[in-house]
Amino acid sequence: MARKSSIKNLKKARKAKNDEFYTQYIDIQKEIEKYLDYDSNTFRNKVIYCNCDDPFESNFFRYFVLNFNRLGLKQLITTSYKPSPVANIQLQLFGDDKTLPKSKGRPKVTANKFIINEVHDIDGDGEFDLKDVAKQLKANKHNEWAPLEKNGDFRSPECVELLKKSDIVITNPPFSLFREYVKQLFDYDKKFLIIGNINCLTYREIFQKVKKNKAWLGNGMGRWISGFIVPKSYELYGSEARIDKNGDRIVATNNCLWLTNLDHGRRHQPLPLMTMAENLKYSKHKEIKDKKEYPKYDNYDAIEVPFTDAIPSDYKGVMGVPITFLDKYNPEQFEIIDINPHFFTIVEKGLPKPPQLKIAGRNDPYARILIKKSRKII
DNA sequence: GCGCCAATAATCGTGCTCAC
DNA sequence: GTGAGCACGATTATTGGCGC
Repeated sequence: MARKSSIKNLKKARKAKNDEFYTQYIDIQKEIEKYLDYDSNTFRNKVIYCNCDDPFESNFFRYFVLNFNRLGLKQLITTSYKPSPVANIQLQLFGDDKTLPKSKGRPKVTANKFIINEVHDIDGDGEFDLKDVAKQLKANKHNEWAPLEKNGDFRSPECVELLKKSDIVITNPPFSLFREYVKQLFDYDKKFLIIGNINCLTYREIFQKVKKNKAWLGNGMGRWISGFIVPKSYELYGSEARIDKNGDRIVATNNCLWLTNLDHGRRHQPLPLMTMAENLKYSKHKEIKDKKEYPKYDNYDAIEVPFTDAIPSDYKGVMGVPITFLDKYNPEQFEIIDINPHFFTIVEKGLPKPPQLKIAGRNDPYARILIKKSRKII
């Protein structure tokens, strides 16, 4: 079904390049806890780097500093990016940015870095909170709060130096620079847990990493991520934008995912499926139920499966499935062959260009992941 | 000038639950 | 039985840029 307003919003988004979406604390907490459930030492003795997170505003900083001891972190590094809306979202505990003396070639406003080595209750109120962090930072005891030379761009030499020192990068990067951002993570061989748009799976570079099992989806996708806090300047439109009880402006995008190379339990769980005969008889999707067979592509030896839960468990050939299948992908259960090259072409050395999939004489308009059952029996 | 590639930070359709 | 509300899951299709 076409959406009449979609192109208008698409053009608007393309022009605006709104990268200032702030992740909610609850969504970070939910995701991190899943890795701890799988392996409680996932973050122990690790240097976590949040390199797209203004410490004044970021819930990533807030989460990791408040859980520093429980997770057993070795160090937490956070760098901000300037210019950005200073402290207009949530945290104003630390005062203003620290700045460097004016000099030729130096930006008017520089970004800041926070390096946390130790956190504990220093004000004696019986609990550890951000007030303790603020006091420790201001006193420069054990921790460091300093201005950066430049604007804090993740590609800048000083941020790259911090990246080299880190073990795991965890953040919500700017979507408009997503591919460049992921490339940097692989260039420096870093573990990561980042938020991306579902469509990033169709980007050539990202899909290749997923196909080669060098990156995969985290625990939550779509509505698992409950929404992002947006600046006051962001126009709230659409049915899933709201102002919450704290006055924060929330946009529930429902099109985001966690992309990671940290292992977690969910990706080892097999997707429960019915056989082809059972699907044709009992599927909840009318496109499948009571049909004689699954449609086949005109120009590719594979069947079209428009819903992940309608993947037949007993079909041994290639199947074209929605990209959201990757949220349920278990590499022991299925093998990724390729992707329908509607948006781009993936051509590995020595391999022919895959065809644009056609059904009943028409191009399949949707991106499809081509998969087949793994040879491994699970 | 033509054709192909890549970008796009929600919305829509469906089905379930629950109140009446 | 019915309709409202909600949860869940799949994915619009035009346009700018670039190569030829």
